[in-house]
Amino acid sequence: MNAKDKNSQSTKKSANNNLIRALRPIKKRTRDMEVIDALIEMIEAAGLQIGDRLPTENELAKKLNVGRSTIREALKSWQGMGIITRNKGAGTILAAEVSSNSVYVPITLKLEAESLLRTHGVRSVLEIEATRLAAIHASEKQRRLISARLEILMYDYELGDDWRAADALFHGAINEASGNPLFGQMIKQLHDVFNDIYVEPLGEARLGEASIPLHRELAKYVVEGNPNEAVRVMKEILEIVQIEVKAILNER
Amino acid sequence: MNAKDKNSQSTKKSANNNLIRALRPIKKRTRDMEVIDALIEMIEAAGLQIGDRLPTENELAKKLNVGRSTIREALKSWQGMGIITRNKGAGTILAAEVSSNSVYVPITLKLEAESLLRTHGVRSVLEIEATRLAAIHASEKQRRLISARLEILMYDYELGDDWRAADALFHGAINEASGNPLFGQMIKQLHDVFNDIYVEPLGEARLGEASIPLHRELAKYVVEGNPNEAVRVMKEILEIVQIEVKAILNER
DNA sequence: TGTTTGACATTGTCAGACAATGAGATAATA
DNA sequence: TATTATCTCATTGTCTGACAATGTCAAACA
Repeated sequence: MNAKDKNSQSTKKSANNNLIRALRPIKKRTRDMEVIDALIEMIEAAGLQIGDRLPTENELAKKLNVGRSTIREALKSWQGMGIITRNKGAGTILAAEVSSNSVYVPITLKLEAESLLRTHGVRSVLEIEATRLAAIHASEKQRRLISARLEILMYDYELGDDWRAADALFHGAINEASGNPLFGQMIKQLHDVFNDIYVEPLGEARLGEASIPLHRELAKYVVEGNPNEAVRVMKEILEIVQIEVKAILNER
Repeated sequence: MNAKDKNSQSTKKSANNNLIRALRPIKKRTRDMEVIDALIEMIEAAGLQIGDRLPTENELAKKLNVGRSTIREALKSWQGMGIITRNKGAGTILAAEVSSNSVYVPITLKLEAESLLRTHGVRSVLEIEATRLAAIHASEKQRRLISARLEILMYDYELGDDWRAADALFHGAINEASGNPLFGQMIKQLHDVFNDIYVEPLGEARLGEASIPLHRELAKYVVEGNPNEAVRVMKEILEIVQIEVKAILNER
């Protein structure tokens, strides 16, 4: 192939690309997609909130004039996306905010050997950034919430109680104060994954206990609005957890 | 309540917590969860890859001794998670890697102007860290791959072709070189979301075109093993994209 | 050799039945 | 009265069988 050929070919390819680019993928509409759309519309119209109950399968089937199995399949896919939870005998409960401009993104992670350290690595990055943003952007109200949650955490900790729930709430408050809810969502999911992997084989997990006293300092800097110091302390906390994980991995 | 009462109560609570903590949540096993487990086992045993076809619903139902609707519901939830795609008349195709240590993380985004910046914000953090790690840890082979991918990208760019695929491959090589596959996975997913949100309302998206020339510099520093400079350039690139997004949002 | 057609396999939808379970009402008991 | 046991009923879970809709592939055809 000489230079001229190559050139003409690529301009042709380029023109073709411009045509192709103007096309949108055609949406294939199956029955249960329409059901989903109808459900979204219904939920918006009725103003259903998280925790509210949806109509029963039979009601929906009758109202939308489709078979019950179609409704079930649509709901099943929502369940797979974590939008609803269903309980035999009880009903179907809304578990996430639904609106016509919501997008549900299933993210698939593969956890291999060393997965604990890897999830922790990714989570660290997100949590450090969230901390930085929180120290900069937190509103007055959010700062007060962080302080309050810190007190609960320290109370549980000093009493020797299980402080993990309080810890989750404390960090949740910080992540929320970052102003970007995605950080909180992803960190929470990674945290859950981390705990699933960790707790399953080892039973109890009070990982990072040694880092709890540092939390007072962390809260202080976030509330003061000192991002650099807040990040420094957060890194220390994460470092402690990482060292503990490594120690446990070596043990085995 | 006096101090003594409080104390006795909390020690009791504490002892109770120790008992409670020994308990694990009982896994509620429904029929289709077992189907899912069986499917995972089957896929692992058969070594099915992405793009391979799964057995038909009838075969599965017969083999696992459950009704076809049960199989369908299990598959439906997998479909909701993006693990399989199903085509009427054609069959069911594996669309994501499946193994017993895969984790599925559903994330909910609101499709607003803000969400574009939010996904970009989270992605930036991950991509910067991945770049830093890549500059430190990349193997000789990975450095060569990064260089090669850069050349393809620049070739497409200078020719005026659609460089987006090449861009994705280039960044993919960097993320892979980070040594933590989770970074690559999450970045790719966020990238897809970003594009989905972005492309839908606006049609064509050649976001970040102005940043392509910088990629040569980025590759240079990563290959040289200079993390600080690599991060600096990566931040510049991400900044350019962010500014473009903001400009477009303001336009409307 | 390339194209059209049609049989077939596969997923999509429906209807009806019964099982399993949770919640709330009701009755029994201290 | 307060608590506990029991019952009923609504709701989701599963199964069966049927037909519709559609992609695949091979055979027939030009």
